[in-house]
Formats: sequence, structure tokens, C-alpha cells
Amino acid sequence: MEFRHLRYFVAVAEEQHIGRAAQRLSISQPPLTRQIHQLEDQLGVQLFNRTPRGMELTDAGALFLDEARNVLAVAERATHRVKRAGQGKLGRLDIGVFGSGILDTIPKILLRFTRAYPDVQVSIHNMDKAEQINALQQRRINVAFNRLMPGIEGLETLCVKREPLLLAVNQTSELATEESVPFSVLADLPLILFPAGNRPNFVDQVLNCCADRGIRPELNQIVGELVTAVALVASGFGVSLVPQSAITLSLPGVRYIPFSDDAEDLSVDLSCVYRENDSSPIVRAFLDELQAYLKEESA
Amino acid sequence: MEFRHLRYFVAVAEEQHIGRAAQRLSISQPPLTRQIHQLEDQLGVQLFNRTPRGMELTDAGALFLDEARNVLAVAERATHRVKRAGQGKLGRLDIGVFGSGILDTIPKILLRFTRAYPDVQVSIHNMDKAEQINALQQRRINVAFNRLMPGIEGLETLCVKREPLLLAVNQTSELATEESVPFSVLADLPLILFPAGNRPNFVDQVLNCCADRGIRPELNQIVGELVTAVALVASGFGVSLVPQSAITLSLPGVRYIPFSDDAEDLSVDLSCVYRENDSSPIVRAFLDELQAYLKEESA
DNA sequence: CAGTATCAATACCTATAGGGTATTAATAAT
DNA sequence: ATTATTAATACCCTATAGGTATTGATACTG
Repeated sequence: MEFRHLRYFVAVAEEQHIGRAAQRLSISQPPLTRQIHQLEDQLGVQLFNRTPRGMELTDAGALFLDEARNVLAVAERATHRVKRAGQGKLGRLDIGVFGSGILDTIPKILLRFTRAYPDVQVSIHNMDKAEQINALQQRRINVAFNRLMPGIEGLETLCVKREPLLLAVNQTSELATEESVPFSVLADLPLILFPAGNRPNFVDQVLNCCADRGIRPELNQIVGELVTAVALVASGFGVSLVPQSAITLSLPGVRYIPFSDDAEDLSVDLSCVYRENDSSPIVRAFLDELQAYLKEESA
Repeated sequence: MEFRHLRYFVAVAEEQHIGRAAQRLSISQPPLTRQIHQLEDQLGVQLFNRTPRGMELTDAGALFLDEARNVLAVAERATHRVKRAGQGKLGRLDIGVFGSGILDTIPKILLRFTRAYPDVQVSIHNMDKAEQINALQQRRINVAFNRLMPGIEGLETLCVKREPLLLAVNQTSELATEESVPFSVLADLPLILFPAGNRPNFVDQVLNCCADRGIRPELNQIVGELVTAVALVASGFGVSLVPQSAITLSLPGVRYIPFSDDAEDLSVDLSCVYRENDSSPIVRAFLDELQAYLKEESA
């Protein structure tokens, strides 16, 4: 049995007339007669009573009409869904994120994507950089966002944002009223950095910036992530360096001060990482939306 | 798209290998390759990633695998159900009944049928003889049971039972202790008959029996149906004539006495009526069961 | 690194069967 | 009795599913 038989059967059942059904199906009457007979033979069931005025469903035929319509509807649904899936409009997208990226840029991108592709189920997974790379390679996630992504074989990296570093100080600090400060102030301040875990990371970037300028900062402690560092600043344990987007994180007693230095290395990137040659329509759609977002941002 | 494409797709998806899938489908590899391409082209979606080790489902393909399996299962169900319907094993049977027939024989027949065909939904409709005939002709019911069915064009009648008439008397009657009585006793007794409604019916049969024997009974009243008549007998209003199967209706104070006459006309039939040339598998199955029941009964 | 094995894809052929035209058989309406 | 209308049949043609042989591409192997 093929779909053809079902389509033909439904047409004949609805028209109660082979000639009209054939017309509707844009074929001639004899082959339709033959196909209906074929269907009846294959099922071993008489679906129609032939009357001199046309075709009349038997009880079994009436039951099969329901079933046939159902099969066709289910098939229709299947093709519709797979087509949408092929356009990236249906399915799921697993995204690995970590730390401060989620403060500003990622929500904007995700909002844009979920609006454009409402039927794609987006799942956010918190994991550190090493886990992200692993999960990407093992295909557990489709894309990841992180800072300072190294170039990795098989993975593509797209810089999503580059933002200046700010100095986070307690409002009781004598620096708190400054509009901007030189980077060199770090020489005299207890410094709180992040994240903990695999090096090199943001900690090393900051230390390199210091070393490049001949500054030996007083590294007070390294904490798990940005939020913890800012919380410690709020508690008066020292100062920290944070990406600009951290200003959305307004803890009481914390002020964010830009550096007066105009140096490229006093900034940090946020990158989107994905498998190169990933042909998944959803990933492609996501990257397209991402590009469009970047274009709008830069405008 | 045809079922073939779905079957082939599922095979390839499961084997992840066109060669093996082709083997499983008992066709050769090239046509299978072509059919899969055809499917992808028609859907406009890439279902597989071709690797040098075989075929690997894309995300859209994985979604379509679920859908395709579903379509095939629904189709399977459809063919299974229509086959069973064609054997009379699935569907519904509407039966018109009236009055005393339901007391004994009909329940036995129905019990037998519903056991043999558990998935046929049997629906009992209470209606009088005229309605039964109408409903049969209009195909609202498939079969009907009634007594004294006239021969009607387009309807077939099968006698299911022939049972003697009994005299129903109140236990206070002087006849109540008799083993049997002659029909002529009716001449001296107030008679309650049934049913009301279209004549001729059972009332006329009884009156004819009387007339044939020169008896002029005292016709007390005609009530709607057998149960009412017996209830009036129980209440002392008179006697009634009932088919033997009425003895299952044991109202307090009522005794059923056979007639000593050995006359054919002192009995009443119960017939099953159905449309002649009704090719419905369910009706055929029902009539087959009915015949089998009659054979067993007569044995 | 060359050679081989293992895939899917391609080219080409064959045969099945779906679809077309013409006609027939059967039945109802006139 | 005649005509109209229906599904069924006979026969043909062609579109296409399926087969054989081969190629192209990629990973494994000595």
C-alpha cells in the first residue's frame, strides 16, 4: 500500500463517484478504478459497494476513511515538521555559557533568536571553558560563549563583543569619586581576580597587563567568578577588574571606574564558539541571527 | 512522497548504512541511494550526513525518523483495523428490539455474539414494530427482533423461536392450581392483552384464535406491553396470554399455566429481521452466530 | 606514503506498473 | 425499448523503480 492508494481512496469516498474523483485527482477513470481495486485486494476488504449511481462506502470502508484521513494528516504533519526543522525553525539548541558573559550580551542575542525562532527549544548550560570545549566536541552542546577562547582544531570562534575593563572599587575608597583612573593605581591596591580553575585565563590576562607595564599588583585572592569578586569588593576586601557589562550588576557600595589609559589590552572579548562545518540548520540560523545582531550593534 | 520512501528512510536511519539497509529491504544499493535522495529533494531537507563510514542522521533527520515511524505505525493500525472490520470483528451493530423478546432469547443470542466479537459495539434500541421496519429501511439499525413480522419487500425474516402461549392467572384464581387448562376457559375470564399501537398485532392473533374456536372472550383492556399486562394480572384485574419465555418474569402472585390444547396457533414466534442482501460483515457475522445458536438450541 | 578497503554516488539498462484511450457491461431513468 | 450514466475491461505507452557495473571519495593499513 502506498500513499497514492489512500489519496485516491479518500477522493473516491468523498465524491462517491470514480469519474469525479478521477477528475479531481487529474487522472483518468480507468487507472483510478484499478487502484481502488488494488487497495481492496491488498486489504482483503471490500471498501465500496458499486451501485449504478456510483460508489458507496461499506461500513469497513467508512472506518477506513477515518483511518486514511488520519494517516494522511499524520504524514502531512511529519513533512511540515521536518521542513521546519530543515529551516532551523524547529528543534533544540544547546548553549554553554560561563560567568560574566551572561550579564549583558548573551541575553540580548538569545532574546533576539527566541523571538525569531519561537519553536526552537533553547537550553542554557553553565559550564567552564574546558567543559564547553569538551561538550562541543562531543556534540552535547551546539554553541558556547566564553572569553579568551583559544583557537581549537575543529572549532570556529566568532568575537561577539570587545569591552573595556573597568576598575571595581568600594565607594569608601578614595578613588571612588574619580571619573577615571590610570591603570597604574593597581600597584597600590589589593586585587581580587577570577575565575578559579584552568589557567591561563582572565587572571593571566590581567597579570600580563601589569607585567607589561612593570606593575606588580598585590594579588589578594582568586575567586570562582565575577559575581563573587564584585561581592568581595562590596565588602571592602579590595578592588577588582571587570568587563564593562558588569555595570548591570549594581551591588550596593560598588563603583565602576574606567581607566584613563587608552590601551587595547585593557579590554576583554566575548566569543561565540561552534563546530566548524556544523551544517545544522538551527546552528546556522543562530549564527545568522548573531551576525545580524552584531551588524545592528555596530551601526 | 510514498510509504516506500518512509520505509526506506527508516531502514537507512536504523542501519546507518545504505548497503545494509538495501540488503534488509531486499533491493540493491543504488536504487536505495536514489530513493533517499528523492525523499530529501522532495522535503527540501538534508536528512543524512554522508560520512565515509556510512549515513548519519542530521537533527532534522532524527526528528523525521520519529515522525516516519509514527506514520508507519498509524498506517499499520489503519490496515489492521479495516481488516478486522472486513471480517466483522470491529464496528457497531444496532439492534431494534421490542417487548417480550428481550426476556429470554435475545439476551442469549447477544451474549453469544458479544463474546465471539468483543470489539463490535452492540447498541440496543427499543422501538415498536413500525419503527423497526422504518429504521431498518433507513439503515439506522442493522437487525430487529419482533414477533409476527409481516413479509416486507427488501427485508428478510428469520424465525428465531416459536414458543407456546401460556395463560397468566392470579394465584387466587380457582385455575391457579391446575396443571393445564383448555383454551376455552378464556370465554369466562376478563382478558388483558397487549401491545397497544399499530394493529394487527398479537392482540389480533389471540382474538383470531378465539374466533376460530367460537369463543368470545371478555376483552378487559389492551395495555402497552407484556410487563404491564402481567403486572395487572398480579393485581387481580384478570388473566393474560403470554409467550412461554415470560416465565422468567416472576411477579408475585402470578402463575403461568400451559394450555392442554395441542394447537399450532396457540404459539407465537420471535423473528430476526434484516435487510436482504446486506453485505455488512458484521451483520453476516451476527447472522452466522444466530444460526449457530439455533442449531445448538435444536440439538 | 602508497595501496587497499569501504562507503555512497553515478551511468546505464531492464522491467514493472501506473496512467492513458477506447470500449464494454450493467443498471437506472425516460 | 431506448438512452444515459456508471464502473469495469482490454490494450497500449511511458515513467520510474530496481538491477548491474563502475566511479569517486575517504579512512584504514602495511
